[in-house]
Amino acid sequence: MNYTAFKKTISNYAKDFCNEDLLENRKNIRIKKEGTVVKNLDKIFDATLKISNKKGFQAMTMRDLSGEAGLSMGALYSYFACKEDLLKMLQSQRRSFTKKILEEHINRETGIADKLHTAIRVHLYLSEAMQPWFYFSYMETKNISGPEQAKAIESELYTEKIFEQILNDGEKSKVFIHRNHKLTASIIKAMLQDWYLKRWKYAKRNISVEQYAKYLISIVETFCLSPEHKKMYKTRGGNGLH
Amino acid sequence: MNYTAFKKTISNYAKDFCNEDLLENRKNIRIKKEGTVVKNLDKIFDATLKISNKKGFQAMTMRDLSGEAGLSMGALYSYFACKEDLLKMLQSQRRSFTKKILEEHINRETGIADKLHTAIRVHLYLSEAMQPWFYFSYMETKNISGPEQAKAIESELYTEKIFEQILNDGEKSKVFIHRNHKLTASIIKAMLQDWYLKRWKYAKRNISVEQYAKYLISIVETFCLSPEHKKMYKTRGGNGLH
DNA sequence: GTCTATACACAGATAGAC
DNA sequence: GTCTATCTGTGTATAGAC
Repeated sequence: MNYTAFKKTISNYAKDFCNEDLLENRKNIRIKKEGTVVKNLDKIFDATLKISNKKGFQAMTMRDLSGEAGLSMGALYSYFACKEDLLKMLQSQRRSFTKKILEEHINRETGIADKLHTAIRVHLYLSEAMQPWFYFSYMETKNISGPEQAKAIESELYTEKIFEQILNDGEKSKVFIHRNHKLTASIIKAMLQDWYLKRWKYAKRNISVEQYAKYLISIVETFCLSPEHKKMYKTRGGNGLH
Repeated sequence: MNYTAFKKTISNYAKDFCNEDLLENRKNIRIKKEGTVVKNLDKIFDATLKISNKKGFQAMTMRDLSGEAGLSMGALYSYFACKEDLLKMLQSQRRSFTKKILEEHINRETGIADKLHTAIRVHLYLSEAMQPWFYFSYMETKNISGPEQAKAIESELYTEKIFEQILNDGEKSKVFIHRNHKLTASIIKAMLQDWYLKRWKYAKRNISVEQYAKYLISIVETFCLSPEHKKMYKTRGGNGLH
């Protein structure tokens, strides 16, 4: 699947998801009309990401946010009780959306090498489609109070576990050779993160998500694939070397 | 060279360097006695890193810093004019130190594969020895005003250039195969950064810098080394696979 | 050189009119 | 539902005694 197709499928998905997620946080919101809530929360979240990614969440003032979102300070405070709650809502919404998409795509695959490809590709595509949030989440959740930080760490380890699992399964079925899979998984994660953390750099060099995905997959396969499977891919021209 | 040996050499080096660097920033400091300046700036910098890495530089108040450094607010302000200047001083001191050490070690090597090893190893060792600063620098310099941000980006691209250059030279002398070296270099950088950004994770798993270095080198060599050189290393047992 | 006490600006948050 | 006006706490930075 290429990136354009991927983006189309998730933007349809996003609408349903948004309403569903709202019901959970509804208790904290004073506004009655659902349409208004969805529309304005969206503006608020976008503005938050835009400003925070420039100068940090802590440095963003409510006046900044008010200006960027096009709502008065008073209006803002009818959507959340305090600045910290704004962050919690934003995080919980995006986090569960991300998790859902990722799992669905991986579970759809059956072959072990395909699972690896898809995990890498979908993670990159997701972080491309939601780059501001991925960046924000990485940079900001570290400085946050106890329970929120725990969730950030859990989320970091969760994706890693997925890769570790795939690599372990692959070794059993002789698709991958023996390596330190835990370490490999964490390095894959680091390479995935670089895509959204250094977006400016790759943009300047005209590297597309597809190219980056292909390159990562080739690195990982060169390192992990068993010799027999390397040959198979080569004859199929499938592992995207160069 | 192992990490313990490395650390010993740089801690000797650091003393001379500190005095040398102070002369540049001396004009902004009201204190006369050099010994006092060195001693207190050290306390201030350490405290800054400690607090900032917990809750962010922006969120660190001067009262926090005063408490942690063991100096009153009044005393602090005789070492710098404002909070932003504190950050500039810290950055300039550590940045030039890092650069010097890195270059010296790489230039000492002559073989192209050795240059690659050393570049990876020394970068990791440096970021291990100065982990709080590397972490801080990554997380904080993005949110800073114009000229400081430019320096951060320059610094990011500088290390990358080193790796790109080594890979290019290596291809010419047939040590490395043809790849997208610019992209490989930026991925190496990402893997190096993961070491100091996720220090907690590797510590919990009892992965040492040496192990991590060995693993990175094996990934890069598996991907880049020409088939003939791979064999050479294997018979020498030198590329640390597994 | 280092301290305490204080000025002053600006942040987050609310009240109440429309 | 959204606005303007305002309260109150806290942050940076300085003045001046010791």
